[in-house]
Parts: sequence; C-alpha cells; structure tokens
Amino acid sequence: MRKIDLDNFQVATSETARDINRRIVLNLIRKHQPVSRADLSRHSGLQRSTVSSIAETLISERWVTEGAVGHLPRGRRPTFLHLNGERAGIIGINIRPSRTTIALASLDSRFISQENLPTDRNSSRFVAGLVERIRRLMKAHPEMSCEGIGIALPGRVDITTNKLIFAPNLGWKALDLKRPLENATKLSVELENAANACALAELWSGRHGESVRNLVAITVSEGIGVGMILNGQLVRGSMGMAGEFGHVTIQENGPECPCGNRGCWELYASNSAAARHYQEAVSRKRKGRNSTAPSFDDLLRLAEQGDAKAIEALERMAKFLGTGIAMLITGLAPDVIVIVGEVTRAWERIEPVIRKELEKRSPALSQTRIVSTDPESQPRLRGAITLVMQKHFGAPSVA
Amino acid sequence: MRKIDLDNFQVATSETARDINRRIVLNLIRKHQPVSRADLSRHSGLQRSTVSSIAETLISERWVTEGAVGHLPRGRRPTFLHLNGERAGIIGINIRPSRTTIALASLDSRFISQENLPTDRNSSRFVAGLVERIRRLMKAHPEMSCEGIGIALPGRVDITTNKLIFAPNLGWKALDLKRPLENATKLSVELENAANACALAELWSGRHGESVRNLVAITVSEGIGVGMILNGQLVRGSMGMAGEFGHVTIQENGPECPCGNRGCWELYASNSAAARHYQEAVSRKRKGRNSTAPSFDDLLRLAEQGDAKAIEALERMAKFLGTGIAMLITGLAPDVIVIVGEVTRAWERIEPVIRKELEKRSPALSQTRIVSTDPESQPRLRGAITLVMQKHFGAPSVA
DNA sequence: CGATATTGTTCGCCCATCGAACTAATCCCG
DNA sequence: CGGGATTAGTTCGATGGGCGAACAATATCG
Repeated sequence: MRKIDLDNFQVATSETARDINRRIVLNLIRKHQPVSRADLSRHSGLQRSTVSSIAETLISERWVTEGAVGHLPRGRRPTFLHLNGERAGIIGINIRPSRTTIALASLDSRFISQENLPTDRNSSRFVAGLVERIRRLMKAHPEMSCEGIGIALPGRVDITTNKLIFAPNLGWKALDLKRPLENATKLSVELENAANACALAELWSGRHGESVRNLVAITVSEGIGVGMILNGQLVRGSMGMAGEFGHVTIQENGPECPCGNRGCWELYASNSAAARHYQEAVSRKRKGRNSTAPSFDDLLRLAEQGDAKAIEALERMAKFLGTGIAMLITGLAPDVIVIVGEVTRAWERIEPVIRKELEKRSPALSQTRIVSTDPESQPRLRGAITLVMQKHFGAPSVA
Repeated sequence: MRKIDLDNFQVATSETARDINRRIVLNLIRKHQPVSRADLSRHSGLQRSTVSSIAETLISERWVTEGAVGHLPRGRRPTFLHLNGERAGIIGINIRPSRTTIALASLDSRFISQENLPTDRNSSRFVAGLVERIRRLMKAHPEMSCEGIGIALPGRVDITTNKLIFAPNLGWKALDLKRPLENATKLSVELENAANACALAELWSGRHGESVRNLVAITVSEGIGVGMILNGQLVRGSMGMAGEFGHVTIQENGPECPCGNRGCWELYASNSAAARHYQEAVSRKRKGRNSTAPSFDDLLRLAEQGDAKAIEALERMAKFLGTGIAMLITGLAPDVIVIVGEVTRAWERIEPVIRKELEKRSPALSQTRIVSTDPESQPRLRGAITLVMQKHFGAPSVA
C-alpha cells in the first residue's frame, strides 16, 4: 500500500478507467500473444464488449494487430491479437567509458539493428555524433515510428535537472544529455543508471517468472553497481542515489577508495579488484618488482587456460562478491539476484564460490536464486530499451 | 513506474475513479483540515461539483464532519470540513517479549486509551487474554465504530499463511494470531514486523514533510530491525523477510551470532551489545571475574550519572550504529533515517558519535537527516495503528 | 438440418467527472 | 441603503467508459 503523494498526485477523470484497462489488456497481449479477445476477457475479468472496445483502439493506434484465425473444437473461430512488432521502434543507447552502443529495437525488445562508436571524452562532440547516428538510424528504418530514446550510463542522473552527475569514469561534468538530444531528434529521452536499467530489463524481459516482484541486479565492471526492483518498481532513492552498495564498507580499515571511504565492496569484488588480486598473487611469488596489471579479459583468458594465479584471483573476487550478495539478500530479501558483467563468462567457476560463501554465513541465504546474464544478450542495452517500454506498459500513475 | 502484476491485478470499473478521488480528498482533508470544499477543489484540481459530491458521501459515511464556518475578506463564507475524530477507533497492539500494550486510537492517530498486560509465553492463553481485553475496550467505548486491529510484533509474518514465523524472542511456534482474533472480534487484523510498522508510522504521522518518500526506521532493542519505506511504500521483500540488516556482517570473523552468521551488526550496536561492551570495559579493568551484565536501562542510568565505562559502552554502541547507518544511507539513499528504541533517551550523547562515524566515511553520508523518536510517543504502537489507517488512506490498488 | 457452443458486436443502463449556469452569502462603495 | 463584486456551494445536462443482455457469426456433431 502506497501513501498518496500530496505534492504530486493525479486525480481520476472519466478516462482513467480506460487508461488502466488499456494497459492491462496490452500487458496481457504481450504475455499471452497470440490471444483472442475472448481469452483476454477471461484473463482480465473484463466484459468481452469492453475488451473489444479496447482492442479496437489498440489496433487503430497500431500497438496491436489482428493475426491468424484460431481453431476450436466447436464455436466461432477466434481471431488472434498480437503486439505489432513492426511498429514502434525504441532506440537504446548504452554508454560505457570507452565505447557506446546504439540499437533499434521493436516493442518486444528484439534488436533490429545495432552499432558502435567510441565514447568521445569531449561531451559536446559526443552528443553531436550521437544525434548524427540516431538520424541515420531512423532514416534507415522509415517504416518504424520511434517511441523514444533510452540511455543507460555509468553514473547518476539528477532527478530534477536531468543532468548527469557522478560519472567519474566518463569525465563529463554536469552534462545535460536529455535536452539537446530531445531537441535534435524530437523524441523523448530517458536516462538511467546502468545497474538500474539492467534491473528493469530483467524485471520486464528476464525469464524469472511473473511472480518476481523483488529483484536485484548487480553490475560488475570497473566498479560495482546495484539496481533494485522492490514491490515491482525501480528504487531510485533520494536524489536518485539508491544502489551505491558498491561503496559499503565490507572491510573495516581496508584500503582507501577514491570515494573517500575505506574498504568498499567494489575494492574487493570488481573487475579491477580481481586484477589487483592477481597482481598481489604474482608479486607475492616473485618478491619485488610489480608486473603491469592485466586487463580483466586477460585474466579470464588466463584462468581459462588454467593459470593458477588467475584462478585464485577470480575466486577471491567471487568470494567477495558473495560477501556483498549476502548483505543484499539479508537486507532486501529479493526473489532473484542477477549478475551482469564480463565475470559471468566464467560463471561456472564463480557461482560455486559465491554459493559457498553464502552457505558459510547461513544456509538460508543460498535459497535465493542467483543467476547470471548472458553478455551476448546485452543486458545494459536491453535496460535502455526497457526505460522507454515501461512508459507504455507500466502501471498508470494514479492518485 | 510499476510493472503490472499479471498474477494479481485489478481492472478498473466505473467506480474506480470515485475510489481514487475519494482517497485523494480524504487525504487532503487529513492534511489541511479544517478546509472548505472550494479549497479542496483548488488543492486537488477536481471540479467543485465533484468535491461536493465526494464530500457528501464522506459525510454520510461519517469519515468527515462539517464544522465551523470560515471567514473571508469577501464572498460567501465557507463551511469547513475535518476528519471525524469521534468515529472509527483503531485498536493498536504492540507485542514485546515481556509486555504487550493495547491501545484505542482515533483516525488521526491520537490515543484514547491504553493499557498493558504481560506477554504470556503460552500462546493460546495469550490470545484468550487479548480477546478479553479487546472486548472490554470496545464495550468501554460504544460510541466508536472500530475499523480494525493492527499488531506490531518482534518477528516476521508469513505473507501467505499469516502465521508468525521467526519470533525467537516470543517463544511461540508458527502461531496464527490473525484468524482467532478475527473470529473472536469480527474485526480485520493486520500483522506486521515492528520495524516495518515504525517505518509506516513515521511515513504517515512523523514530522518529516510531505516530500519524504524514502525513509528507513531502525529499531534498536535486544536486536536491530530495519523497516524500509521506498517510493512511498513499505518494502516487505520475498516472504516478508526484507529488513534483516541487523544480521549483515560488519566484522568479518566477528563473534558467532545465534542466527548462524558471524559479526552481525546487531552484535555490536544493539542494547545487548552495549551491555556487553560495558562488561568488557569493566572486566578489562578488574581483570578476571565478570560481573553480571547490567540491563540497558541500568546502563543509561549509569551514563547519566557520569559513569565513564557506561559512557564508553554507549559510545561504542553508537559508533557501530553509525557503521550500519552508513551502509543503509549508501545503499538505499533515504531522505530520513529514524531511530527507535531506548537508546534515543541518550540521543544527545549518541547522535554526535553516529555523525562523526558517518563523516569519517564520507561527508556526503551525514547529509542525510537522522532523527530520533520520542519513546513517549510510542512509535511501535503508532505503527500498529498505521497498519489499519493506511488501508483507508493509502493509494487504491489499481491495475 | 437443427442443437449446441463459442466468438465477437451492438445497445441501453449506470456511474462518475466536467463545466456552465445558478443560488447563497458576504463585503465594499457610492 | 442598494447595487456591484466576489467567493462558496449546488444543480443539471453532456461526455466517457464499463456492464450485461441480446444478437449475429461461425463452427462441430449427431
């Protein structure tokens, strides 16, 4: 039960009921497609006449199309409805420190095209390049009416000004990405922290079952990000800062973190941490001169090849991942935890270590499902698309 | 934006709009009372005619009464509306390991009567005693129509069966409190973990301003409980287990906790922990024989009297409270953190230590407002009442 | 061919909001 | 003292949307 926000609420008009039921029907079609009007009536509890009326508007708005005719043991044959995959492209953009990916996707989060560009450290040049690519993309797919642009990025976005804040890896200062892109493309732009976007993507298109209403996504890369879905919705917190569990202290008097704190989780369980673990292991052996730190990709390759030190470093990283995951399960009790990042490529090695660490603390902890995402499925990019999709499929804002 | 739960949603009918607007108006009256219909129209954006119609039903249902007539520099004088303080008692019950409190409150969370009974370890005898007290209470206030019973307890309630689980301090096993009480009193019963209830109470009747949508309540007693309000609603998590931050490890290889884990937060920052800190300080001095542990009340009294060891123990407890609070701020980014428990009686001593601990980690952390509750205001009991109140004042469940 | 079953549409009813017109009450000013 | 200005609250027809019964369309089966 939510408290009504008396500073920001919406009264109901006569159209509110239609808005609510329209969204329910649209979601039911998304879930059960192809599906007949009569089935929608049974699934929703709405009258067949009401479903027909809603279906008519959905079809006229090109959200839905009538498809094949079904077959039943007796009675009139139903005409199936399904989402219009052709309509409504969504542009998803995944900004990472070195590279940025742009994709065009259909309503059901299927990628239609995808391309790459380097992430320019000069922010205005970057925006110009982005606009150029988006224009080209839309010209290449004139049949698509684009519903909006979703952007996932490694940082935080100020809720009020929509400016980018806290994105140390990108080197842009208080950049307003939303307005210039909206002006140039005439499309609405949604910005969101990458971990939050991943959590949304898993909520909407992950295979975790309908009953999952509490989900935590952990993005592991140079740092660690956490996106929380609780009660079926993204938790953004005050100023949009929720989810910085990567900077919770897990080792009192640990090494200093650039954030100012000491012993932060991400100092032990991120990709960079694994590289450091590796270096420590190596220099422990060859006392003295430090070798140059390997990239995390190198580390994965070395481990794959059976390098004991690399495996040790990865397992050390996994153990510390377990430490933080234990905290998240204990405190948030999610139905599922999803891990995103290169580390999932060594999941068979990582997962047992995490599990062992959880069991060491409490057998109850390891009841929680912990799954990895396939990096090929582009979780961040899917998240960017979900930002736009949920505006149409999410529950209406009411009261 | 919430994802619609396709396993458990509600379609809109023609009455849905009325339900929504009714709740909005009721909340506006609660906030602005006494208030005229015209003002409600301005606050809500609804037409005056609509407000009048809603007000009429609210008055006929005795939620609201017409009061005095106002005065304006010109024009017809408005008739004020306000909540009907006489109607609608809510029974709140606060169960603690040793004592249980029962109270009757009005709509606006004002206590009308309050009484105590020992918490019987025999659960069926306890339920019988409770029923007896409730009956007596209702008989003593025949003018009140009782809206329901809210119960705050030190444990967890299974969402599906409504049975009490994980209440080691109470010694009852899988007790079903809801059904016997409902059958005996014919009132609906709401059960909730005490920390969650406190968080709700602070959301609904705390003085934190309307803009607070993210709030964390920390109950400090024998253990530590955390109640989370995120996006303006209580987070219960999978199986209602969210909020067990008291059992997050803050000291790797710390002492073993009854929960099975090691170094749990509540081993360092609870009342029992403070008593242990004190004992350690004492036995450090008089090496050898341990004295008997003082109660937390004793400790507070000793500190009040200037006992250095007691002060040291309290400050040690406060420092560790800061450790956990840092975690909560970092991860959840609440607008406010509320501390509940006996420890707030020494708040002038505790707060600076917490603040210092936060600042040590990061100055940004101490931006978050951290407030204590007055134990006299009965936060747990107010929470119990809020459980029932929010059913009438909360946002309608839609879609 | 007729009985039965199922899908999808049509139409009148009901409920709720809107908005304009109206009544009521009050103050100000000439 | 009386009319204009102003504000509160009510009345009433228009509009939108869901309900539900009746109906049309289309199938199977004996």
